[in-house]
Amino acid sequence: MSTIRINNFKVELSNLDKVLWPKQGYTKGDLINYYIDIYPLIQDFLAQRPLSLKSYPDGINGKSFFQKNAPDYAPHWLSTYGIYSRHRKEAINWITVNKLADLVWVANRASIELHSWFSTINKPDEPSFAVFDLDPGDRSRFKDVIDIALVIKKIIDEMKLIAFLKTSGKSGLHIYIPIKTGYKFTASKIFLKSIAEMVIRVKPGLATIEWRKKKRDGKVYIDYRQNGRGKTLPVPYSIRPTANATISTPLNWDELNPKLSPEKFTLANIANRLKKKGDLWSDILQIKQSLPSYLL
DNA sequence: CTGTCAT
DNA sequence: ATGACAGTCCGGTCC
DNA sequence: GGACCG
Ligand SMILES: [Mn+2]
Ligand SMILES: [Mn+2]
Repeated sequence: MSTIRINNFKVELSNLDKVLWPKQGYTKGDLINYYIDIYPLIQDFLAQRPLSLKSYPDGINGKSFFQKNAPDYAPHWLSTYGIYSRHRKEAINWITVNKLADLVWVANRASIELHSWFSTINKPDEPSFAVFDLDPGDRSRFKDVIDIALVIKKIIDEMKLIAFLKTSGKSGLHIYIPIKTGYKFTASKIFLKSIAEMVIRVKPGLATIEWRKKKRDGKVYIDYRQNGRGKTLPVPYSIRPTANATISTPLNWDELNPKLSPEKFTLANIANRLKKKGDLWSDILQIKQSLPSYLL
């Protein structure tokens, strides 16, 4: 056990040498260092947004669990926010990351994945973006996901909206359309569903919005249902529990060519990529777009 | 933070 | 008595 | 209540 001081908050670090990614030999210490380094880039996707962390105390091949509620033994300075849960019939004390010490405490729990709300605690029903989560079914290839993403991009372009792209870190893609506050999740969901239906009209053999897995036929699931209070996706630059420690990596749209493979974006090369390309998502939360009223 | 184990 | 080390643990929505 | 999502 070692104690470090971050802006006067004492954070206890444990098991820093425990290997979490056996193939690469990356340890919990490496995980914590990565999140410290990347904090400036993910800050705005964490601050004031309730967090679901996914923890892998025994590494990526061991048991994992989601955690939302701050445990009693968390340090008093940890940022939390109580929101009444209908499910639990009492408030959940949501963990949030509002400062670096919060993030380091979170990372020390072997929290490989960081998932945050699309909305903030002040306006929990008003998302900052409308999000497509493209999930390939078992009969889809990554090039099908790319195909669908490009159709979505074309529609979004013609609506004169700006959309941001990232890998999920596994086998899918995420498309974020930043919007001005004031729209409820119900509105963004209708907007996204309308576009998804247009895409399916263009690519009926490739994409689906069926909720029942059995009915999806192995196609690419255009998941717009993730747009809701309390629902999450991994934040950009979240590391993932894959053999090579892939990272949910922001991409330029012109990188979507058939040769692209998402498993190439990893902890080993993220620093180099950032040096070359910069942070492609740095502006996203400054962009406040209106949704086309004719779709709502 | 709390509990256990080794010194 | 002191310190190293380990444990860590789901809710919301759609149908 | 169960499926499905992260
Ligand atoms: Mn996905
Ligand atoms: Mn999904």
